[in-house]
Amino acid sequence: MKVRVRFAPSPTGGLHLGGVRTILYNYLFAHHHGGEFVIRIEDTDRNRFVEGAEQYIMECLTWCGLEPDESPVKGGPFAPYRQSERKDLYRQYADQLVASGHAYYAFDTPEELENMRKEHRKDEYSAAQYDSRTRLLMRNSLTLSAEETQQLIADGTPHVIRIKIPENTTVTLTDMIRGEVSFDSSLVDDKVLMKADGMPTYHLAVVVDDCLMEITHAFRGEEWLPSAPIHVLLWEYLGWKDKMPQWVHLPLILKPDGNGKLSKRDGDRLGFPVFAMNWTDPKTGDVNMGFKEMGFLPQAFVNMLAVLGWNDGTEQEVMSMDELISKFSIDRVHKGGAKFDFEKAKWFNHQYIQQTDDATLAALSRPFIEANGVNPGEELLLKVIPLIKDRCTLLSDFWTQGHFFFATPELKEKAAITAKWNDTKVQFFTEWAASLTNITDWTEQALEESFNELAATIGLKKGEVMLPLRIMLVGGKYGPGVFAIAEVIGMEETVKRVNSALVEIAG
RNA sequence: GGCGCGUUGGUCAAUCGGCUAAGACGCCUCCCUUUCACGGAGGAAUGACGGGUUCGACUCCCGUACGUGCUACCA
Repeated sequence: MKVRVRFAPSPTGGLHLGGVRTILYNYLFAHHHGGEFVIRIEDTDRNRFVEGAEQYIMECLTWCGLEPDESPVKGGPFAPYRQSERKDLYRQYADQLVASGHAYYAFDTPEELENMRKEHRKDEYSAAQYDSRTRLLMRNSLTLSAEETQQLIADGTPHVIRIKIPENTTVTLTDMIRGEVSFDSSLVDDKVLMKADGMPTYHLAVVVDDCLMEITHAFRGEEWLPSAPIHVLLWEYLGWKDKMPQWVHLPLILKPDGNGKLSKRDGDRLGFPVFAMNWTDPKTGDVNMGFKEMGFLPQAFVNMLAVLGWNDGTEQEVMSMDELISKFSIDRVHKGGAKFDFEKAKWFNHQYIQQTDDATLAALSRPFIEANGVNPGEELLLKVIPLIKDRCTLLSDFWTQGHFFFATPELKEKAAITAKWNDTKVQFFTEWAASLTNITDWTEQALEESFNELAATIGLKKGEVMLPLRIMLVGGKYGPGVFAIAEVIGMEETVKRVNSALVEIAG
């Protein structure tokens, strides 16, 4: 049987790290087995629907290089791939369940439900849920006569369809990561399958669509494990038990500090992104930073995520997509949740920047450089990149580490010069700047030679004037070799920076 | 509260009964570098706890603790 997996996001906002990792594992698994990976949009909740979220999710997939085989935009043999467009499909299955006695109509108002919960919260069974012990106290087709039920429905009374969970049976399922997991059905409540607005809930929709779309392996976050028995029962009641997918409940990605599931607020609080790409909330206008915009390479981002909760058992951590596909296996996925480590994420990005060729880096880093109002020529950029790439962790570092190649810097660390400044040094720099116009061979080596000679002539140690020169050219105590910098920025600019620094120090 | 799941250095983790417990990130020291990084060489740092089973347990079993998830007409 052909492997078919799906990722089924709700279009409610930014695409979270955990979501991307679930997509990744789906993708790796599908490709490893020569199967198919489909995207299905679970937009059954009208209240939480966010305009633009679906398109955003698809853009994130493209950026990550995790293209699905079937999706709402791409189409496919099981279209449509949006649950809102499949709305009419679900009703018949819900009705089938009612007919077979596995589900029932419920007419309770939100107030009635609230009262029931409040009352039962205090009694001996603290669960306070709509289940075998309380369903007979409520207004539903189990407590109402068939006529009354028909009448209420005919009158258009708002109602839902609930699954009738059996009493005292054990529901067991096999999870590919955790093995056998069992639940006492008495502790599971009669979840709503069809909402009053005619939309199915996740529980019904996921089972129906997974069956209809011939999904063989269902990957999802561990937070779904507690509701898995409902799904297992549904597969059984619908008569599809032999087609039920293998379950794969993935461990959660946790906050780096403290405990708990990583949330978008942790990113804001700790200063790192949790979304793949920038997400702008259309209502509030708030922008949440994405890994892409922070300067991550998609390959690094994906690699980092792949090994957060999975490894191939060797010491290798940096792996290409092809390697990930061939090595991936579910039995090497960890059971426990993993705390997200932004430092490690940056380390991966640094690794990928080092192994990316300069022309590609030029194209990738250009937007981050131009965002600062400069527009370097390609030739210049290509000279700068090899000089600074090994000190760049994020693409944005090509600006922070190389801005002085593109624009005259401010003397931010002037104090480091003035602390040990004297007339001899003034003389040295004045003469050196003047002598530069005579250099015919404008190379790093020639520049250093002339610098050394003059220092010796004037009686200064090279070390005394190296740092001042660096600050004059760079503005601070960092960057590649000073003479290499001078070579790249050219004679005119070098002379200009030394002379204006002299003026600024004197003033 | 109930139920589920989990627990190897600060973090990601290897180990599938023989351990003097890999490796990576981060941290510290030194080297390289008349800057800052990169790089190189070292270093500190680990089996939640208690019982079993076993010649032998980080590995298997039970309990406890802790953590976490769920407990909506949200997914």
